[in-house]
Amino acid sequence: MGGGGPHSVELSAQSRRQGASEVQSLETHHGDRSVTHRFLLYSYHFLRLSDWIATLGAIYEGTCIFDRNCTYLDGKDFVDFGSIDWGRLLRNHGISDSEKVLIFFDDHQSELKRLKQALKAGFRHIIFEDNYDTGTCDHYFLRHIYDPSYIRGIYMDLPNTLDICKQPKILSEKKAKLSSIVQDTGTFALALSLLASLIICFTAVEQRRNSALRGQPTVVVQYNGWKGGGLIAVSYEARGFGVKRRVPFISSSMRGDEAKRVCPGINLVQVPVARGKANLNLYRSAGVEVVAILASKGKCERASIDEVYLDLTDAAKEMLLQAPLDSPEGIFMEATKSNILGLPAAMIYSECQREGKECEGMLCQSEADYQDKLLACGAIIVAQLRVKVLEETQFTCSAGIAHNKMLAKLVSGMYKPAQQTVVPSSSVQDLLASLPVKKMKQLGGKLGSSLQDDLGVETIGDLLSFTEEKLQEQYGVNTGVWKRFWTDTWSKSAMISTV
DNA sequence: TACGGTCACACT
DNA sequence: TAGTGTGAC
Repeated sequence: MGGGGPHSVELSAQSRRQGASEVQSLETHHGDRSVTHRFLLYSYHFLRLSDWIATLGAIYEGTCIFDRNCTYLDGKDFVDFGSIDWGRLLRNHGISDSEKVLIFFDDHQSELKRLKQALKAGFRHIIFEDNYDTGTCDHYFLRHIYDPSYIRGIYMDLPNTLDICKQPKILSEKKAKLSSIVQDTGTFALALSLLASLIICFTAVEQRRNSALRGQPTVVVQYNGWKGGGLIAVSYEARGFGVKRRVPFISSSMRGDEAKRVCPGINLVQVPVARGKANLNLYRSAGVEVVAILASKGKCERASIDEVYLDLTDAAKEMLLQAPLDSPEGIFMEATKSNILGLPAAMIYSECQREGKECEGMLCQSEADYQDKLLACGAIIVAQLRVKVLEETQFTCSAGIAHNKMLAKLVSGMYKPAQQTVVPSSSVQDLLASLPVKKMKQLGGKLGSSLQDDLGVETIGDLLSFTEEKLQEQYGVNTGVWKRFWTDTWSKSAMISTV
């Protein structure tokens, strides 16, 4: 199964229904017009795609005709864009000239990868859409972190960050705080950290143990006796059918029986039991296998049963010394698939089109911020490690690559499965400014809710309007939480333990 | 019978 | 110290 965006698979069942109703209404709307075009749909984002179709219809009034004759590659019929036999599919739709097809990507995948695949298939008209506000979670190519014109000086930009402040009365305090934080995060090179996160390791472990489960929708359950047992892990294949541990608006999690109803072909695997309790040692030792591989490149810190931080500072510096990254040959292919937070995707395609260059040629430039060159090296090393992990353990993993653990952790799951995401220094401000407080580690629970309810804080940007002293005044001097929030996570999150 | 068990950490 | 609350997975 190919990769989808973090939301796409979860939304599949619901979005298909809603997409269908959108399609229906569009057909009705345009029903009295002659059909002149055909849309070939490749998407598991029907919600967004239908929005787009509706928008196109509005923009190109009278020329956008929606055709019932669609091929949906979704759910159990999912085929990744790059694996589709487009020639045959186009012919099935009576389309002979792929250059007259408009491709619309809204799938959270690497534009570089998609661009290559689309060009190879003969497509020449491509739109890349993103799913986030500009300047927050758009991703751009590896090449841009080598290009000084894309490296916005994080210190020079500092005054602009005041725009995100909603409490002007403490601007100066905020500026001082933000300054220290940004400088800490932006200059923290000694411990270039990254976090690699094993994805749904429980099901992956079971799928490795039992080859019949590979590629099949699989869940790990416990307490099989009541309603099929509680789900403790869901494979990506199963998520494609709408199986999920948490059911929105219902406090209890989905159980085995419900999973079977949603996905009749699903495999339920009982978690190992020892002395009447779930025994997770099997999954712990799987993590140990991965850590053993990662440890070849730097110090490891186990963060949980399926997460580990890896300090790649020394390895990245060594790589930079040996290979100055001034030619594309050294770029490891997997690394070129990195999702890099930063510029809007649209700029990339237009530039690529204008320059007519080979994609690989865009990956390297000699002038770049040293810190981000280190990050780029980190991205390459991580990509190599992920490939090695896959080869040696059969596990896929996602990773975040950033200048500290907090940022690495934050983005490690932003694109998955089996993807990695890089946070250039220039993207830190925008990322944090718009980040909902509850997404921040330690603020996911009651404290985060209090911040929202008591102080009206919605984003980390809002939170930065308050000084540490102010927050202590409101919530007590206690607390390890603030100490960690303002120090450990924000700045020098060096490795605190090793495995 | 009902169903999130478990671990880490900070505070009391 | 043991117990409790919180947060994360």
